[in-house]
Amino acid sequence: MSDLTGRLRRESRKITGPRAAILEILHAHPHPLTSREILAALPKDHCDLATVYRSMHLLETMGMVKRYHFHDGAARFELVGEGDDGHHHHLVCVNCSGVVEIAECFPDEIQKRIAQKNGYKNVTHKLEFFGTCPDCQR
Amino acid sequence: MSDLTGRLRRESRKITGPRAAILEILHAHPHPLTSREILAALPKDHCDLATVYRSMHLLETMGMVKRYHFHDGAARFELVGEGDDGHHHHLVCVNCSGVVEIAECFPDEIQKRIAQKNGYKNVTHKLEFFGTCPDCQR
DNA sequence: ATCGCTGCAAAAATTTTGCAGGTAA
DNA sequence: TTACCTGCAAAATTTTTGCAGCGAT
Repeated sequence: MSDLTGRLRRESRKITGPRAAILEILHAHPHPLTSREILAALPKDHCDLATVYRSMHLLETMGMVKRYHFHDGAARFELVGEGDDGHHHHLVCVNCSGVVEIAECFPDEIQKRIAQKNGYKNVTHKLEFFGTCPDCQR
Repeated sequence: MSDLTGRLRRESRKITGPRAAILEILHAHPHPLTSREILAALPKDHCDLATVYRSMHLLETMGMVKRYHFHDGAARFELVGEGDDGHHHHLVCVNCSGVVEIAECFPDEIQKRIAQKNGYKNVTHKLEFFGTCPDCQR
């Protein structure tokens, strides 16, 4: 946690009550959360929803969180470890929305080929898997 | 186009003016479009935005369109050819939002391994590439 | 003649913004 | 002290829904 607040301080941003609480929630949940879920997880709703949105923008700009879009429209945010680029993928249950983090990634040589063939630079990808989890199969 | 209206008829849905127009727009545009873009492309705004949304829901349920989420939050829709499952991916320019359709796909053997390792069934994936297109590189 | 579809308007849900006051550094 | 932050309220977006009337089959 202290490295998180350190990253804020380094950019001369302030460690306020709401911000520390939001970072704790994100740290405690290893899965992407919507702004509303973050608000709900906050102790006694002690922060405005607008503040959650503003915090997510700041943290995203600083590279401290990543934004994901699963099958519904809502944006979800997940903490990025320091020194990590945060690039990984998820396996999401279409029934209960349970999430498993996935180690596998799209093969780099194929991505390079795609970039080259189309003349695109700085190519990245977003990849998410969907299916029915063990608990939802009966 | 006639196969499209045929698919509607087979499910005893009606071929109305707005629906035919929407299908023509989707047919004319080989890229995913937002509901608002579809409305804008419609001749003399001759259909309500709510109707576009309702049509997209119907067509999605029937498997005639696929829904995509690129880097912004907006949902985009693309026509699925008959007999085709519509599964493919895109390479999107982060600057001008230009889109190229991609033939490559995530390797099936890796996906099978992911499904098996986690006990998930009916696993699919969503995969999109992002980068800077040739025109936007200077 | 049905039943489905449409426009319009209102509502719901998500995200952004303005402003005046409060607080970390 | 001085930026930066926050809550509150209002607005902007995107999407959904109710309802009465219209229209395809």
